[in-house]
Amino acid sequence: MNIPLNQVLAFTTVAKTGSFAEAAVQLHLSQPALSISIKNLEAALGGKLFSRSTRSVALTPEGKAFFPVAKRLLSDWDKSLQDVRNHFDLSKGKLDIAAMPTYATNLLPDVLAKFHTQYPSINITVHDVIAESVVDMVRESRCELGITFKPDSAPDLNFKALFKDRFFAILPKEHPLLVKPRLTWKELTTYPHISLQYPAGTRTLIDRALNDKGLTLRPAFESHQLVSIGRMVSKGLGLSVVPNTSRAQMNEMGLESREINSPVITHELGVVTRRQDTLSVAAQAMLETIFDMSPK
Amino acid sequence: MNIPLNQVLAFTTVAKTGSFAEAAVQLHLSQPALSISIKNLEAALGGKLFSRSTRSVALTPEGKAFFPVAKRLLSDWDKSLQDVRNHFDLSKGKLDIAAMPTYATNLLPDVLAKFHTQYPSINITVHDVIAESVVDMVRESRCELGITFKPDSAPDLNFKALFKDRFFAILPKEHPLLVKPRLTWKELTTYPHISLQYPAGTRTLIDRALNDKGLTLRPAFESHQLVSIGRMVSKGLGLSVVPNTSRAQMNEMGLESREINSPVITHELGVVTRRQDTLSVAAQAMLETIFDMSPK
DNA sequence: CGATCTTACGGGATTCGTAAACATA
DNA sequence: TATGTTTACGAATCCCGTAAGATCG
Repeated sequence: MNIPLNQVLAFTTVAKTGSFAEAAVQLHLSQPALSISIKNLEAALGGKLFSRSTRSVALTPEGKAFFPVAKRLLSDWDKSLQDVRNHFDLSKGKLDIAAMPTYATNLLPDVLAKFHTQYPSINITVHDVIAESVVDMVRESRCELGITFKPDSAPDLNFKALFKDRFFAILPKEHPLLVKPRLTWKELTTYPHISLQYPAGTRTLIDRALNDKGLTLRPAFESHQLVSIGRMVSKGLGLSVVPNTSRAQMNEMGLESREINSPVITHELGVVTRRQDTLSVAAQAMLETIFDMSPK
Repeated sequence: MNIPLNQVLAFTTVAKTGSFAEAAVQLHLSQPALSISIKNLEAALGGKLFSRSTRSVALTPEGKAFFPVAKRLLSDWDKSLQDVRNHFDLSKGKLDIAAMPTYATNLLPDVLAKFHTQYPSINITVHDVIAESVVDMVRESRCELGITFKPDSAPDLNFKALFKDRFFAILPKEHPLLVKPRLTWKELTTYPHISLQYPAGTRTLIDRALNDKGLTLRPAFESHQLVSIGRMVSKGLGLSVVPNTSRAQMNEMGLESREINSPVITHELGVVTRRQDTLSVAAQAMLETIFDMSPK
């Protein structure tokens, strides 16, 4: 009752070649084996597919009707299974990553470059969103990997720590505070401050940490973009505080930077995944690349 | 390298049930057999389709992507093969028949009725065309069966004789010739004649036969339709000559009929098929029905 | 009589089922 | 510990290849 693939393949090959002998060669099969294969197929289908008279092989009307269908079935079959193989060997695929802006801007590009060299056919979509949204997107399965800092409580999520990022002050050239090699938060609060706008994760983090110490930053300017803040600082509008991750970027913009103590505010960056779901091989490979290229 | 059907079926069943045990029951298979089946499939594809932890079975992202594809592949497979079976057991199909008007009008309806009772799902298209066109249509593979009279020479065609049809005169009531039980062609030529228009096969046949005897019919009226000729005769416009096959029809129209001798003109009706092509099972069944219901 | 498909039979590989081992909740 | 999956191994089945047979041009 059940018809195996090779019988249908035998059929199409005989139909294409018009000869059992030739088809047997193409199939790397002996002629008798092919013969019984066709015989069994015809028995299972309930009628003759070929009208054969020792000297010539021709398709019956039913065989002629089945021929294109059979070719399509086999082609679909091969194509679909090859597609799965391609996904497993990373010669094809799609991957969605969410990353908080600091990481997406400063570290992710190199990661993507290395990954793309290794797996050039994986299509990657980066969702550059604020930290909270990263968590949401992973939770809603809109992406497999999310790079952000450790979520407070998320039993449905898995967090793999990457590195600790600490905050640095950035200041325009010839700022009075530059005479000091290290700064304190208290010192910073005495100067005009430029900060990230809510609901950015880092802004929340800093405010909360300072609040614990009885300190408050009163921003003179706010912006969503770290780049804009950098430009504002370089124009002397004030100073700001940014993650170490973006320090190189700030240096390139001609800004001076200083460590900040009391307290040392850090946040732990890592990769968030859904706890119950297994990762696709593409996501696993990306995870590996991310960790390989992580600082420290 | 080659992936058998049952492995994909195993996959979809496990994916549907979410359990190896349950799937094994549905597949009428032992649990271990199913286990290695999946194992082999995963090996052939190059990666895991399920993430299983003895207690729970879940699809991996690749498995999740493959699931609908696999279902479609299997469904297409079954559907296509069932379709072939349906054509073989005559529970589905299409058949084109060409028949010359005399046969199509008078004998074919009963044949179709019987055939349809036996095989109600076979879609039949009747091409009611003149004899020469019947031959052409069969030759051009526009239909498998053609019912007409024996073609003169057609090495590419096969002719299976059905019965001999002879011609009768039809006359209006109270025609002078009705006093005679039998008529001769010579007698007929003395009265106004209504004949089929060229290129009807029967017209050609009669003209040719009479011409051999030195006789000529000079039609006063001509028509393409036997019915029209019958009506013309009944209105007294003249007499005509029709095949025996349509005699019943003519009697119903209130016409008188007489045999004609010297010469007795007959034509042999039969079924024309392409010599090289094998017939579809539907055509074979129809052929059988046609012969079963043939006169004599 | 020659080319080609079909039948017959022995050997090998695949797949199955039973039993035991293994792994989580 | 109990449930459910995996491994191990003997057995049956299916499929293949060689050799002989049948058939049509």
